[in-house]
Amino acid sequence: MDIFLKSVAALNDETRVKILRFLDTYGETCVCDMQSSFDMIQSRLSRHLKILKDAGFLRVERKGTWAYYSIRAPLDRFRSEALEEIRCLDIELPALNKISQSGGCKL
Amino acid sequence: MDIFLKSVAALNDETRVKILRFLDTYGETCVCDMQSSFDMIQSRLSRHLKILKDAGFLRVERKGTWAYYSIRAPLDRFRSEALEEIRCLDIELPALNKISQSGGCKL
DNA sequence: TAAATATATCAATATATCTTGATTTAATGA
DNA sequence: TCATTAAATCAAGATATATTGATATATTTA
Repeated sequence: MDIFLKSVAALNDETRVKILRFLDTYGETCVCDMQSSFDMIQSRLSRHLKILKDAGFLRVERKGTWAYYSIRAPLDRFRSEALEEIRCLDIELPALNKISQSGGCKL
Repeated sequence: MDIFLKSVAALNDETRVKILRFLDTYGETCVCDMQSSFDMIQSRLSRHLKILKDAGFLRVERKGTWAYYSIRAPLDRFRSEALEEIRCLDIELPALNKISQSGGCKL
């Protein structure tokens, strides 16, 4: 029950649904690129990423000071279905804004 | 997006998950029987039933002063998957306490 | 029509979650 | 070591959701 409710709670926020769709669309992305793509305050984004990770939707890989997030694979059945549903939603997704390339973030 | 988030929000509560499992297990049940089965205050149960109904999980049929709730059929894919997931959860479900039989509820 | 019963809704409070700005942690490079 | 940068965490206030008890609505029956 707890694991199910944790997954559901993670899905219960428009921002997090957009993050899932974003990572599903663009693949592994570092936090600072998501920050600039979504034009979102750092602490807010970090919190949502943590909730999604703790709920089993995301994985993180650290490279130096950067953190790269991506959809965890494989997802269990319910999480896969949720992601599939999110894939079909009519969402206004921001473009991927890669500021991390050549020169670093300087946020 | 709104419909998806509404479904998710409806699932995001332990009481409502139990109600779904209850109705999935016992089938169509009137409010007063759920009330006595769950030993739950009337306004609280009524509110949760409304949220589940508005989110597309339940249907109601009225017979006189009684209201009979059941799982709506057919459910769309995501809601079906959610219900399937709920079927697999280890939940302490109350027994069906049919006080509506022979004599009415007298709550 | 009036009383009784089942259910829905409202208003107030309690609880949980989200957002923001500030601080902390950790890794890199001068 | 010190300064810089990326990311995580914390604390306070704002917003949303849940619970409770009271009230309203609607149907049945006397």
